[in-house]
Formats: sequence, structure tokens, C-alpha cells
Amino acid sequence: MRIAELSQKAGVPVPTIKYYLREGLLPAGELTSPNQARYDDRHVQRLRLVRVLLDVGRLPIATIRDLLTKLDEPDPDVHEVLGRALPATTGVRESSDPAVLVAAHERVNTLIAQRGWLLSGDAGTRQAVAEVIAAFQQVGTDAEGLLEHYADAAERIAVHDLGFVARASDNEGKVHAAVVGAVLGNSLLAALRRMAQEHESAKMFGIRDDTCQAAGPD
Amino acid sequence: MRIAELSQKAGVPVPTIKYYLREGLLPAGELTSPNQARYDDRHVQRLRLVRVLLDVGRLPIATIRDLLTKLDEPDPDVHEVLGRALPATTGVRESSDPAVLVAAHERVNTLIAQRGWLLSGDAGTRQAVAEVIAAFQQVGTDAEGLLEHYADAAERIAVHDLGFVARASDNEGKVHAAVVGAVLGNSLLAALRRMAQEHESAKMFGIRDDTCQAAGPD
DNA sequence: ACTATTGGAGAGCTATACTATCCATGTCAA
DNA sequence: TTGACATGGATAGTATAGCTCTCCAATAGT
Repeated sequence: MRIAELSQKAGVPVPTIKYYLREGLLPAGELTSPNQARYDDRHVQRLRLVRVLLDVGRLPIATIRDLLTKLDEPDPDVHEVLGRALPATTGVRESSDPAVLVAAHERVNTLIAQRGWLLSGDAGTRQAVAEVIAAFQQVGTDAEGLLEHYADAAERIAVHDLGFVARASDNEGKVHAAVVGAVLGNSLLAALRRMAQEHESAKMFGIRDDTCQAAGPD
Repeated sequence: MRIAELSQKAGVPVPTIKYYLREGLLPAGELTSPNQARYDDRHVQRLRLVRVLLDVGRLPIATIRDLLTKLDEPDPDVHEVLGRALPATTGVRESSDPAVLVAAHERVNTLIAQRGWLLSGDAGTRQAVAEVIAAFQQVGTDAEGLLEHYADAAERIAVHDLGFVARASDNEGKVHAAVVGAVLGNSLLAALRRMAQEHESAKMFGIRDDTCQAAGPD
């Protein structure tokens, strides 16, 4: 297919496809002549993945490019992707008082030790957790009461996540599942958590007359 | 205190404080003369909150302004904040095929009915969950296996979240806890989940020689 | 042969979150 | 009291991200 059909199938404007090609988010089509290229269904799939990582996962273009590069490697290492490539998807801008941050790091190390978690020496994830704990401190809120419960929940979820990854037959599929599961999983979990909070809140603070159980897309 | 001291205490540059004042993220200081104002500790706290919502929560300025407006209301309704104001913090850009989205909405309604969740008629949260489910579909992945487990986790987390909110003594404190807990909680949960995934992955795919249990901030 | 489309390259656009510059007015140490 | 420096307020400029537009010669399809 040519670019117009690709655009139509993936629901992405032609100029945007050209932009993604320039940015290396989409491999070039097979050139049949100096200014004609052919695209196939893998391009459609790749475009859909890019849009989903952008719109739902809110990842920056540069991060998506790095992820896709990992995904395209001949024999990808699933553990390496989960441990190294995906940390980039949870990054927070640092904004904390250094002293608060150091204390938070110690709290994180304690947590990891207590749980016996086996993590790579890479500080990416630890950094992210410490930043959030520090953020709770900065606004004068104690995260301590939540930390253990969240870690419990994270452990249980991670078991299912890895099961989800393992379910894919080949290595390529596993990496794909890891990326999709990690990025979309965050959004899914966040949205479901908000829903469950609303329900808990309704139970706790009383049910209002605008409460119901189902509604359509509009 | 004057603006220079406020800037120093909160770690925010003076021009940025002036910008936040213009944008309504920070209430004006008490004017002692046409071009002199006095600020207090509440301004420091508010600035820190803004930075944390920006840097860790990644919320846009406009969303932060709306949240803070709710927070400043004389007698804020905690349930109303949880149900109406916070949905804005989980929004996803829509990018899905309408047919896929309609099916996803049905799946969401089934989930809500099965769980007996009591939700407001407001479609915000449902919309978000449906968008993510649709996104899984778009990339050719079946979210079904994860949905129930995630909903379980969300329920358990929400109980602790509401406990966290209820722990605050006054209504103002509850709303503050709800906002901080909802926004930072997402980031904390995401970061812990990635950590737990790395651990599960290490268990599943074998431990590497670069694995250890603790590391410092650098 | 002729009209529309293509790949490729560059410039332009929009939104967000600042950052810099002015200036008339104030503060405060000497 | 005087003079360097800070302040509030307004306006304009900057950086980055993610597109979108315009142009061109070469080609596809009829």
C-alpha cells in the first residue's frame, strides 16, 4: 500500500506519518523507485502502537523511539527491556530538596531490603520511587502509611504482569507485551484506581442521587 | 516575607512566582502599598504543592489551577472532589476507532456492574478506563486477562486511599489529602509497580550479575 | 499525455511553561 | 537624605514538543 492508504488505515494524517518517518518512529517503506515506497500491515500496527504510546501512555517521541528500537532488535532480552528500557516511562522531573531526597532514598532502600526485591544496580527505578516519597514530604504529607500497602499491591500486580508477558509465544511477542503492558497498564491501573476511589468515597461519604451503575460512551 | 525570600524558601525562581500569580496558581500577597506585598508560609506551602503536582504529577497548569480552586473553596466537599475534580488528572487523549471504543465501554459497564461499584453519572472515569481498554485492542493485545486483577488491586488500594483521606482531621485537610494522594499516589504506584516487575522478571528470567539490593541517590 | 500522488526536505505553526526586560514606586543602609 | 537595590505589574521574548504546510522533481495510473 502507499502512504495515503496507510494514513487511512491507521487514522494518522499523511504529514504526521512523514514526520514519524523522519523521527525514526516508523521504518521506511520498501522503495520501489527513488520516490515511491510500499508499506504493509506491520506499518499499520507500528503506527497504532506509536499513537497509543503517545495518547494513552503520554510518552515523549524520543522515549517511544528508544523503546521501539529495543523492540526491533533481532533477539530482544525481555528482562533487559523490563529492567532498563521501561524505567524511562515512569520518570519524574526532580524538584526536591536534596536532604529530603536523601532520606527518601534511604526509605526506598529499606523497603527493597525488607521485601527482598532483586533489582539491577541501575538507579532509575529507585530514583523514581524516592522522588515521589520526597514529594509527599515536600507537601507535608506522610506517605509512610501508604507505602507498604502500595508495595503489596505492586507485588501482586507485577506477578500478573509477568504472567501476561510469559503468555506470549515468542521472544518478540514477550517484549511487545512487556512494553504494552507496562505503559498501558499504568494508565489502566490509574483509571481503575480512580473508579474504585469514587466507589469507596460514595460508601464512606454517602450515596448521592446522581449515582448509578452504568452509562454509555456519551 | 517578600518575594525574594518566598522564592528562596520554596526553591522557585522569582519570575516563575510572578507567572504563577498571573495564572492564579498562587493567591496574591497582602499589599502593604501599591507595589509592595507580603507573603507567608501558606504561600511557601502552596508553591511546593504546585511544583509537586507539576513535576511529579505532570499535571498541566490549567488543571492545577482548577484543583487549587476547589481546594480553596470555603467548605469543600471531599466526595465531590474525588468524583469530579480528580478525573481531570487521569485524562487520556482519545485516539481510538469508535467501534472499538463502544465495545470497550460495554466491557467497562460489565465490570462496574459485576463489582457493584457506585459511581456518579459523570462519564469521566468510565471514559478513561474505556479508552485504555480500547488502546489494548488497537495494538492487538487482549487486556481481558489483566482487567479483573487490576480491578482487584484498584479496590484494595482505594480502601487505603480513603483511609488516608479520612485520617485528616478537618475537611480542608481531607481535600488536600485526596488531591495529594490521588496525584502522587499514581506516580508512587507506577514506580513501585515497575520495581516489582523488575523483581518478578529477575526471578523469572534468572538473576544477573549486576543485581543487588540497595544503592544510594547517585 | 495529463492529472494526482509520492518521497523527501525545510520552514512554519500552536501550545505550554517559563524567562527577560521595563518602569514607576518603595525600602533600607550609610 | 540620598543612592543602590528590590518590588509589583505589565509586556514581550524564549525553548521545547509535536505536529502541519509548502515546495519540488519524479512517478503512477488512466
